[in-house]
Amino acid sequence: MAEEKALNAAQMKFVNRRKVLRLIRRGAVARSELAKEIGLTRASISVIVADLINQGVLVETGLRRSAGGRKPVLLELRPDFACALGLTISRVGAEAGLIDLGGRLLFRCPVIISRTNRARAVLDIKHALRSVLGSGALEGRLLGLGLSTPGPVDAVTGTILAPPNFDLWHGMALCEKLIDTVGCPAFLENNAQALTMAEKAYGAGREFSSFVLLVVESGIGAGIVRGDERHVGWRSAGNEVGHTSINFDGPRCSCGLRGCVELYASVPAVLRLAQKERPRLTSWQEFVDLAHEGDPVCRRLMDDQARALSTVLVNVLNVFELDAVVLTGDILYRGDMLRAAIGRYVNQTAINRQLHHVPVRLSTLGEHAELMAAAGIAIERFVQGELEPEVSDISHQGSPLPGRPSRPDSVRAVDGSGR
Amino acid sequence: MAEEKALNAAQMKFVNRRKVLRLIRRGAVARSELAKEIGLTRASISVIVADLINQGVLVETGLRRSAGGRKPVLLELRPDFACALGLTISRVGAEAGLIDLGGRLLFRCPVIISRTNRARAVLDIKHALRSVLGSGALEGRLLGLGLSTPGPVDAVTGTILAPPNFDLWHGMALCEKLIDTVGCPAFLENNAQALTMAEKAYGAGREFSSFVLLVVESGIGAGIVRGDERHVGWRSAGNEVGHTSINFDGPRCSCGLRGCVELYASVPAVLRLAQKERPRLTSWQEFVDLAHEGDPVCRRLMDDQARALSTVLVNVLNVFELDAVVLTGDILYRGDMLRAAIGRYVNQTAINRQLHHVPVRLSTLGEHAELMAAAGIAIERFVQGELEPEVSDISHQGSPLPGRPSRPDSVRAVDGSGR
DNA sequence: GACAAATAGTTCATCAGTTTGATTAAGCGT
DNA sequence: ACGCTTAATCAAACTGATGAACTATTTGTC
Repeated sequence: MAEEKALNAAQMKFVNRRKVLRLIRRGAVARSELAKEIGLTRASISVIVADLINQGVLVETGLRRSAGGRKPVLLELRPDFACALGLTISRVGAEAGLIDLGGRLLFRCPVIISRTNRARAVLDIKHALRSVLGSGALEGRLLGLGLSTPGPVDAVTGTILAPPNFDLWHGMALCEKLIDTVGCPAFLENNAQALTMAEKAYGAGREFSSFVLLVVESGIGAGIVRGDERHVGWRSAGNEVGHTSINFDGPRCSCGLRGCVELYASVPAVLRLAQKERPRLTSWQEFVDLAHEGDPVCRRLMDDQARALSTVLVNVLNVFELDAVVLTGDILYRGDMLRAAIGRYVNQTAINRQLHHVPVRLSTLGEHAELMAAAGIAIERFVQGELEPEVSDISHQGSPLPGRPSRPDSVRAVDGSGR
Repeated sequence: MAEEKALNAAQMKFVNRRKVLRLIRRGAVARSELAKEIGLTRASISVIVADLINQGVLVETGLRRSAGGRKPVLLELRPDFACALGLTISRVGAEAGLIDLGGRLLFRCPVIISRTNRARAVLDIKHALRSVLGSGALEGRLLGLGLSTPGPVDAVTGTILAPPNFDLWHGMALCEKLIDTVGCPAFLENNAQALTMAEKAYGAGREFSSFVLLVVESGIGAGIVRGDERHVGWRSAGNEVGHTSINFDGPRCSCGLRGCVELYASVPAVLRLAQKERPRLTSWQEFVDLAHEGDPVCRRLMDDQARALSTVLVNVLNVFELDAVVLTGDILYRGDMLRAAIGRYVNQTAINRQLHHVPVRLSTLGEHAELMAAAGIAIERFVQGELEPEVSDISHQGSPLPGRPSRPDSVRAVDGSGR
């Protein structure tokens, strides 16, 4: 059980390099600021940064105003250094696209996938991916393909497990199937997890170093960021927060528990309750609109939903202590009412009051959140240093040494630092 | 903001040294095994180990059988290298004592503490601690004083916050008050957290690299170990699992939530329910005895309790994914019945079934668990490298060097069993 | 406008800790 | 006794961070 890996000089560099990359991704920073924040000397930072600039990952983008003294040189990721493919599959459709290193959407297209034939569905996906690759939108290196699907997945093997109402895909080793098509590494994560990291990198989670994201739609998913790091559940799958019980005497859930939140607060659950009293209702939008118009039944039901969700959130906050809550999913539609209610409930418990006020925010990723999140998986891997930072858009150069990718010494010789 | 600390050579050594120490604490190991497990070369391990042996922390205690080749030399912590003071305060009493580096109890005494006068109570504690120090049971260095109390504490500042029914101590900066008396660093943690680490080091948690400990007594506390590391909640306080809601429509709890587990499954809660139908009952022991005799009411109530506790456990397991559950607290009395029930419920949910069977165990620390856990806090700090490994100024000045006269068996029997 | 004070970034010798590879030590099986 | 294997150690090489000196640039002051 070798906990984490041990440390040697190489890992040391790796870790420090990653720290630099992650900090810079949060926004333009100068070397001296990096040094202060990370705790290395300016000298060391200079070396690391020089390396990254040589690789083309970073650029100097300007100067910061100074209060007496040389102006700091701002460093940023070079958006066109690389891009990442993304594909998100939901129960109602799919979308493919491309984002650059800065998280900007370069290209997107809806994908129509067979709902009945597995082999066919995979072909549909391959076709879509190829058309994205052929779109000419590619910039720089292709870092990888990020896949997001609902429900539990095994992120380690890239396999979809058994999300309810997603039978066509059960047990499919999706990554494996697509690697040849795209010619780059592929990563699968459940959509809640992917959204969490996207929110952290580009959205409402940017300003918090810890938060929990709640995805409320036909199910309820969640992701947790703590100390600027993701909290990983089983096999890097999402945290099955949707199956947190909030009523141990409640109705049986398919998962074996009783009274899971999903039974009370998912969109279909609430809608079903509403339809008992307002039989004309057909959609979540209508429900929300009615609540805004002051309909007492819808208002009450939304408040109940907020209470149920808050219960789960407080349970999570009790165990972790996080700075914020971010909400996303179908509930974003005129979501401020629900948001406010959850904010009230969450901040009502003594334990949270003792801590601090926990802000509750709505996602700010916008319309293509799921797609950005999917592609973002690959970007995330790169920033975390899990992707080899070097070379090889020219695939298959017959390197007989499968070990560490060797560094291009030619590049090093340029600045004369070779000793 | 600065996530963890950055790395340089010193930190590298620190981290690796800690890894070595922690592994050795789990049981006798040889250098080569350490190298393999930790991922350093044998050479590096040799250097680190030589250092630790010089400091007197480690000893070579024997040889392991080999399958052809030189026999590995087993290394162990030297129990008499140091010891730690412990003081545990509960709502019903207090106890002070001393354990050595191996976790063995060297000395203990009950402490009678004023229940009405804060200043007086502190004096009582100081007196007790002095008497432990004067007992002559001390061996080697005094690493520190570990304090454990119920409920939420601020482990960073060493302050007791506001545990219910513990008013005398609210807001007391206990560590601060005792440092002068004991002349060594003092650490405060809530008892659930302390018990968790003790269980990990010496008890039922030894064989798991991740587990959740549930302390069920007048309240419900918990602690989580993951990847052989503690999971820390707020300000290093415990995780307020007792105030996990398992019924969002349940009765209001003092914490502001509704339907906290404590209201259903703590010892007084269950007892209260039982007394409604069995008015003669006065104690938990009687309740358990009745259940064992087959009393249907007590059986049902115990099953309900198991269900409530399992709900919380499953919620935790969903978010973390842990290898095991350990139970402790008042429920240890003939605890196997409750244990078995919890084991059934926990392993009944689909999500857990997909993962693996989650064993549910009872604490194996024995009668003086709380005291060992308290003192263990200081041992833990030492093993984690948070205590300077240098010589302290305390009485036992002299050689931290090898070859102390007070070591009876320089090399123990051949073929240390180990694992 | 010159100069001092301050801050940013670079250079290079040095240092600490790990690796590499050779060497010694010790045990098993035939 | 021999060959093979594994354990631990030693010395040299290597790596990446440090520290102090140095350059570059900007603000503020007289």
